[in-house]
Amino acid sequence: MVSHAVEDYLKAIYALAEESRRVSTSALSERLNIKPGSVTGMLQKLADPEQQKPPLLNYERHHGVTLTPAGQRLALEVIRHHRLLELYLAEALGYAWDQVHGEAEKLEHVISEEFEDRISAFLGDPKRDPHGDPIPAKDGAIDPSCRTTLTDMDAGQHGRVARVRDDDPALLRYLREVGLVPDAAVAVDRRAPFDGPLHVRVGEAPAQALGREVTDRVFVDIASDAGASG
Amino acid sequence: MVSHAVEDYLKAIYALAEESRRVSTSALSERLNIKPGSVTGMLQKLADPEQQKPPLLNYERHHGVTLTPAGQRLALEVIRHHRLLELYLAEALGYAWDQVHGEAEKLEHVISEEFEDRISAFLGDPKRDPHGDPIPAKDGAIDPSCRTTLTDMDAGQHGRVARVRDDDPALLRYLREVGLVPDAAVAVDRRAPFDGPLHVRVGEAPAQALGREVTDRVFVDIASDAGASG
DNA sequence: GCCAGTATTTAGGTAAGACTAAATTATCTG
DNA sequence: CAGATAATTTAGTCTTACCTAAATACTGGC
Repeated sequence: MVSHAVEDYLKAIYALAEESRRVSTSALSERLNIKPGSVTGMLQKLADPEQQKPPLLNYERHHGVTLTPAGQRLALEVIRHHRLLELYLAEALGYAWDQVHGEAEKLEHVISEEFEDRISAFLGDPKRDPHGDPIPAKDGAIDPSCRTTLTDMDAGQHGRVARVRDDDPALLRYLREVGLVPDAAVAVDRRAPFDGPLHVRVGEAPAQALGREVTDRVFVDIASDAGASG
Repeated sequence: MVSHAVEDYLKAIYALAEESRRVSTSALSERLNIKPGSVTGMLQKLADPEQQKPPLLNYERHHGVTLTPAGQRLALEVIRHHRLLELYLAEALGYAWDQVHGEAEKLEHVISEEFEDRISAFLGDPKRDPHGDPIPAKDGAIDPSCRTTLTDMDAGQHGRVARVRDDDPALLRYLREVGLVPDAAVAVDRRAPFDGPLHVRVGEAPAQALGREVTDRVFVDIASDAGASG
């Protein structure tokens, strides 16, 4: 039985590993809001076979960490809790989609297997949470997360929103306003020069100019042909 | 913002104060499964105006503790969480009534006001949990808990189950089996001598002999007339 | 291949909240 | 009211998980 703190480390390591090839002490420090020295201590502890049976991390000084199979299993369990909870709060209790993340962050550490199974059954064993992130199955199987962002799209391309970053309530409220929710159709009209805003049509609405803060946080499946949206 | 540990102390003190006039260190130690020396340390801390602003307890060495108004307010908040959760788990997620207590013990410390309000609204702002315990209102108002047990009843008396102890799953399963759930009609046929079992009719069923372990844990509203049960 | 700058680790410290064992204070019995 | 017994408190430790500051190890530019 691992502590809440350890669960947060594992979850953060899993998330960072998805985003970049190396998971560094400083990246973890920044994401968890914990000072680098404290992070080092925890990483050493979780990788030490004397203290953790089995160890949850592979750790090489100065070269970052990876999850062991045991660590990955635990990380996916917590992520499953988190994403099921997000969807449950939205579907069963009417939470707004910018509110579910914070509540799920607390609940994910305390719910039982019983609770997990019951809300999963209630929701019909769903595959995605309200932000489009895939929900791992009980055995740890998980669909790959989409990595392409709106920023990566070229003028003329279209596609569908796959998922959006879930950790900033203000951004989520804005995304809802402009219609950038999972499965929404998007098409890029043009890309302003010098890394300027992207002109994007969402669904049937007229094009909108979106800054990089936004387009970096919206992941899309790009359609293979280059036709018009709709 | 008080810790989970403090919330557990306040809840236990509230419960013990309802059951007996004095709340002793050893009673708390037993209920919380924490050694007496540790309990003393926590009580001193929670009663110390230097460390707690405002203090949550009145504490006199060797003479037990009482809750201050601030302590009582916090205790009732946690109890409201607990009892709303118990009912929600039973009603919305189909939990058996012997399972809800354990899950609620964990969730009660982490849910937000938002969550509390939403499940309360979902349930229609209920007044009692699945075991018959009263649910405090948001402002702390709470119906008095019934104190009379089946053990207190004399042969010939009848009444209705008001509430039952909620902390022993095995007992709860047994109570459900024999029909001793809140609002069930009960009538005492006879009382065996030497503190022997009580012969009780539940609803329309034939009389059953119940030992003290059971009758002490079932609270009843005794009907004022001495007629037959309905 | 050296040096500056950054990333990382080490070392020492704090706060909560628990424990054990020893000392002390209440309470009960005769 | 004295001695026995039970309840309570004190004192000193431990663990977890965080912190700060200082020391050290990597990395990129020349």
